Amino acid sequence: MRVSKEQVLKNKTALLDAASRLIRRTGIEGTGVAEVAAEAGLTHGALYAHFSSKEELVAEAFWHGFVCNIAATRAWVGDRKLGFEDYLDGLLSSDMRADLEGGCPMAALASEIGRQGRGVSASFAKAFEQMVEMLETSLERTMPAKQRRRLAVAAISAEIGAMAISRAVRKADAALSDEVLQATKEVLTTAHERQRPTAKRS
Amino acid sequence: MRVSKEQVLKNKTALLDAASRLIRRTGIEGTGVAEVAAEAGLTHGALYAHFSSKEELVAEAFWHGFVCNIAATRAWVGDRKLGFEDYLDGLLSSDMRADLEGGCPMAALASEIGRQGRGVSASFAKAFEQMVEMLETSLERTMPAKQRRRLAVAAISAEIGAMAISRAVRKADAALSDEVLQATKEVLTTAHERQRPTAKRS
DNA sequence: TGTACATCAGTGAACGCGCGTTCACTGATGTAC
DNA sequence: TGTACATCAGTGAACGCGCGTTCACTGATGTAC
Repeated sequence: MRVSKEQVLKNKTALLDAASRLIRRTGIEGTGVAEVAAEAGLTHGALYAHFSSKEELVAEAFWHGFVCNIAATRAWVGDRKLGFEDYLDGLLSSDMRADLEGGCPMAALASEIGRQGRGVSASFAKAFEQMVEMLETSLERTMPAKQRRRLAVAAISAEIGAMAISRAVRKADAALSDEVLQATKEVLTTAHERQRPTAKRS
Repeated sequence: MRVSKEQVLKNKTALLDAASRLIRRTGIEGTGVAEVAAEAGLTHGALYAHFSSKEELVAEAFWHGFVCNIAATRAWVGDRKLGFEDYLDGLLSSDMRADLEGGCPMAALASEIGRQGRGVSASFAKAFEQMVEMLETSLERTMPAKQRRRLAVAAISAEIGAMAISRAVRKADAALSDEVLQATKEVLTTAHERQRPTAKRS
């Protein structure tokens, strides 16, 4: 039966929330449309009133999950002035690793995105750029812009790789899983110190 | 009909080759057993004479692909004494990015492995350790062992992340795709220089 | 070396199953008067 | 404000399809004598 305009919006958001969480947990191909609809309290047929296909749902859900994630991060940061190392600590924490469903969609899906269409690729690129920009704000203004950009791009890339690997090896080798996060944090910190104007360049 | 022992081995190898390449190209869930068998010149039924299930095939194929990759890398290195930067250039090149099917299985599958069983996770951990050890040999002996290990772990993690991201954004933003590889290379080089004993630690 | 027979890798039809998608239908909502 | 009707989000059965897996059968290989 027909539902109120308000309810339509609520249902669409519920579908995007469910899809976003499920594809992070079980992957794009491992998530079915019926599962998504059920999680949102609807039947699978209703999904096609909001999205023309699974592909469209996935593209929108990926972006939705990313926006929610950024918003949550901004809320967590609040009014504090966080430094580069503070961001690294947050992004590379074991809490983040444990939260596959709610954590960074880029880390959860990185290697699957290359096989998707241009739309999903564009969402990923936009999400990546936003994360880079956020991290750049934590870098000292005394550092040349080019170096700030370079360090931020490399750090976000490294974070995504380290998180994916930390999760991949965890079932077999918990110590290695921790080591990957720790080593990445330390090496990025070293690179940061090296690029700070207080440290002389050779 | 029955085939010679020699042919049995050839067929099993062909199945592993096909599976290894296909899962890198289309993902674990995106690859069907019939497709793998056909690529190896067999019918799907024959596959079950070699592997008890798709899961077993995937675990063995992942390891097989990795071993082939390491062997190819060693052959490429040959007798040369390569430095850390030489390895980075090779691992983070656009040639590597283009060769999804034949390139590093860890970069192609990183975020999917966390959803697999303990067997695949163990294969991944072992493969990761081997790559780390290979990279460690390129680092100066004058650098403390602990720092060599840390840098190698972070560098392989970063490489895998950068390669996955470079592929993920490529369809939408080729320039960003290149930038990710370049920035990762440069920042890791900086971290390396910083940790060399010739550079004073603060 | 030659013969008889057991072995088993490979074939291809068939299985149940869950997938994404479609569609006739329902009935509360929103709208026109 | 009240009534009549068009709209359309949601339902659930049904669709074709490809999946992983099984199995009776085939026939060349390997082995026992």
